Amino acid sequence: MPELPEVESVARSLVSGQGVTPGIAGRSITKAVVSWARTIAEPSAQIFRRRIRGQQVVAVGRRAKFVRIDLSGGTLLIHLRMSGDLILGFSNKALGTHSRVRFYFDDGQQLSFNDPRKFGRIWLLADPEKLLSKLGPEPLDTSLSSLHFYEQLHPRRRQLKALLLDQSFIAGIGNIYADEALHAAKLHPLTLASLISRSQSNALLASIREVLKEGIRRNGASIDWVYQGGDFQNHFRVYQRTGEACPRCGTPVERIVLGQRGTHFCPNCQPAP
DNA sequence: CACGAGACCTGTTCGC
DNA sequence: TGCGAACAGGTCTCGT
Repeated sequence: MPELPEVESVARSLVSGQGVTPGIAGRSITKAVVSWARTIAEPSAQIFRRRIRGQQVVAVGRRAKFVRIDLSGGTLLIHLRMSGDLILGFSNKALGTHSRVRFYFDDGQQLSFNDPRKFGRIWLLADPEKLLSKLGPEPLDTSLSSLHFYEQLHPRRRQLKALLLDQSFIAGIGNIYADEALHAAKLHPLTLASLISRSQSNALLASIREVLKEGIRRNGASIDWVYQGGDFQNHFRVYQRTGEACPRCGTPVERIVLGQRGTHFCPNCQPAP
């Protein structure tokens, strides 16, 4: 389930709580249980379990598609990849059927990292910049100007969709929001970045921000059985709407494969380059 | 630098 | 009903 809006929604729910749970701000971790060792990327699962004990949650946030949990003695970075989710509850047993790592807190709450496909990863780092410094700018950060965006975009000789998915170019966009943003900006996914005009570049950045904000407002998209939080899936214009009418012009939405990812666009609104 | 393919994984849905 | 293929929100690595 995880692109920027979904990760943002999950991070917020860790602070505000889920249902009857109050959230983990200020709480201390009493224990971690690791049931799929490869989920712990760094350090080893054994050292992870030892180091995490007794640490207090100082802050919870998001950077790119990482949930960031600052602890009294280090930083947890959690990447949900394709099918990860973070669930809060009060059970002593694992929450859900695909719990890979779970944390218990001093008030009895459990935070479970559930991940059917096992692609998700968790790091416990003294310096999170080790990972985060490789990432491009946050699209919703107002200090990212349209001029700067254009200056980064223009020299690149890549297809727009591939660039939007490149986390070192711009952070947090995934397959859904890339397709939706390109449609909103009336740009074909195969267009070379170097051929984009300044006004098209401006439109692209504005569209990226629009679709991400709409996603956050709707608490993300719930596409399959994994994540049930949001309802942006009911408002897709092109993503997974192959053959259905483009909401802007009525032309059937087309699907191509680009970099092994399904790519959806309106052949009329987004003319081929 | 850019691209494509394969790996990592499990579960659901679709076509025959 | 059964069964294999296709597909799924991501990212890393390797070969060209």
